[in-house]
Amino acid sequence: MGITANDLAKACGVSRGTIDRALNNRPGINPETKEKILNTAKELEYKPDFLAKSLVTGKTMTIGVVVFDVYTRFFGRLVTSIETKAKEVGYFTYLTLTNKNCNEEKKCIEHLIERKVDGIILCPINKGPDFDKFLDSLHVPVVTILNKVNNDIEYIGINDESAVSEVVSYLKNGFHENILYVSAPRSSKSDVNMYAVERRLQGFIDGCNTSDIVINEKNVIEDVDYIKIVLERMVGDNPPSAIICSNDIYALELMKALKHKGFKIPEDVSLIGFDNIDELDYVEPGLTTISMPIDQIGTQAINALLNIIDGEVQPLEFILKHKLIVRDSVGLYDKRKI
Amino acid sequence: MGITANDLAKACGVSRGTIDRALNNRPGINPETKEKILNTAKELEYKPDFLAKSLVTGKTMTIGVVVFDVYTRFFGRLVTSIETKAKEVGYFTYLTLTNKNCNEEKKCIEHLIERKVDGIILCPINKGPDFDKFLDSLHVPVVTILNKVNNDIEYIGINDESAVSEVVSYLKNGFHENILYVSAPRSSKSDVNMYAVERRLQGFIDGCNTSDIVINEKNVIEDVDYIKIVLERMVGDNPPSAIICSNDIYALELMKALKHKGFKIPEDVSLIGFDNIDELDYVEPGLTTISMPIDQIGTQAINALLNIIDGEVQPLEFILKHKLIVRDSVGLYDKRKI
DNA sequence: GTGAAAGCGCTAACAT
DNA sequence: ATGTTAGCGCTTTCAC
Repeated sequence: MGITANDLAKACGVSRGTIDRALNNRPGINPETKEKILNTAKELEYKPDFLAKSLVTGKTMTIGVVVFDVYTRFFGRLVTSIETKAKEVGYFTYLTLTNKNCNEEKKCIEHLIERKVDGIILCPINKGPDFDKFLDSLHVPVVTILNKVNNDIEYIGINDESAVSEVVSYLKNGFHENILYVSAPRSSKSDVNMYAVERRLQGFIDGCNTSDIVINEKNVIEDVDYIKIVLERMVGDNPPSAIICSNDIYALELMKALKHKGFKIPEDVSLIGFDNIDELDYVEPGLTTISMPIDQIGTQAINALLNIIDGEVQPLEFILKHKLIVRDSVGLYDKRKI
Repeated sequence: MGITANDLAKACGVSRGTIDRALNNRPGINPETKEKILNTAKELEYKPDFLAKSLVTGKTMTIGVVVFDVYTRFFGRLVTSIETKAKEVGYFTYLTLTNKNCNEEKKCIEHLIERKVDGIILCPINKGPDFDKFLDSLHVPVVTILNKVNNDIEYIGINDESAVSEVVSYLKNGFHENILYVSAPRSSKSDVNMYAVERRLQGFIDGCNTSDIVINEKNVIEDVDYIKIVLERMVGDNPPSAIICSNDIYALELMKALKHKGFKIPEDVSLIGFDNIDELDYVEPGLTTISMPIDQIGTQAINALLNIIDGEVQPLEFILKHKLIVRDSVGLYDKRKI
């Protein structure tokens, strides 16, 4: 199909070794022959074969990315930042999608290993000792993001726990004391990695403790039917004055339902999300939420991987700053109402 | 690092050839030796090296994807559907992002060629004879999506033209005659592929003709400052009763600005977008728009590529069905107002 | 049914 | 400064 280095050698009347020196800026070559080779290479449209190169060097200059999907804008931005940064430092990106399926994830990783990627950036859905062993057996650097697998594998993310905890104290400062926390369900599949979801819930509990807010199991809703449950609570005794959702999509769905039922936000109830997804730009009232430094997470994941590949120091945990984005969905709780 | 087929051969006391027959279900092998080899392969955690395999077979079982970004949810969904379908048929996905930069795009394609991908799915930003020649010189099947490069390269998309044209007649049925069309600007960079944008604008013009709506250049706004211009028109003589935007983002931005200025949608003006992006789910009033079968586009792109690779028949143009999504942003034009 | 050997396109170590 | 050679891990052809 294409011209090989061998063909080039013949065309230039030199040996393959010389061709290699010319093409790869290696020392020990006459500048004239080098120029001649480079010219005929361009002329003949010589394209190097990375596969063959990789076979001998053992490096593919490719990093594998394993995420749930790129369907949501969140991962879209993440993958964009990873691809951009990777290209910047001369690496390629191999994208594989797990669709939050544990078996798929293992397959993705195995595929990447077969393709001899130099490293893997993983947003894991698996967890547990078997998975630890599996990752350990790869003999390829892995950096986990957003969900943590264990304390031995590099992890880059935010402090989900203190983020929610801060939200609670923010609400407390607005005199809210009856707060509902809506969490993505954890328990359904016990083998699934729910690190971030768990940390966020823990942050709620801790935040209530430090803010002297008394809670019980009724303050946490962890059910796919959360909308129905919340709406019931709103018309029951002692309705909540504020609701925190473990992610923005839940908050948006809830906002839609609440508005539909005639509740005003934030007058009747305050609402807070998590993630600061881009959809929020066009929603009214503006949803107060926590923003993740997505681009930084992508960039740092590449940095970490390169550090490990190059044998440089890399902290096991790299925690980036989150930020409370204040919009219009939280109000002061009016004590006189009581 | 890992076990090779050679190591396996030694461990089993057979030759490499036999190993190969066992591993790849090739005929001419004793079932017993085969089983023995398969077992020790598992035991030793043998992982085949795709790179080496590709070097000799000439096929990488990988398809390259070149899109603007995965930052927007539109491409996110597209890439998800491509990756899913590709994996289904045993292919890998190599994702490269152009950021709508013509030079980047060429680099992306060249990179993919160096990596010996078996085919490329391309949402092009380049166009013109030079690019035609460039693509032709690749000697690798290319399928273009959404933007067309030329009539010789496979293309998969929708009929943008008739989609907008149908919107016009839909508005005409609602008695709208003074319609504004807001287009993404075409002229700024003449080397940029604006196929879809151009087709949509043409659809507006054609639609007005068939619907007996008289238009002139004032009916088309093609300016980055479209918001300012539209708002001026709204308070000027003969304000439009309906506005069509060439994409949903423009429509959403416009909706935000109109609402902010106190205009009611659709009472004061009707608004229509294009693309049916997911952001629309949480916007009020619901935006009437055209939906693209994104998943089908991805799936068909893979199909087309495989057809070409396998030497099967593949139509040069594969047009999928669009759909008018009616929500709440279009009303009947009240003639009595006049 | 199995083994031996050549070669895919490249790099790297050793000669000259 | 240039040429030669031996692999990287695999498939494939041809012997036996």
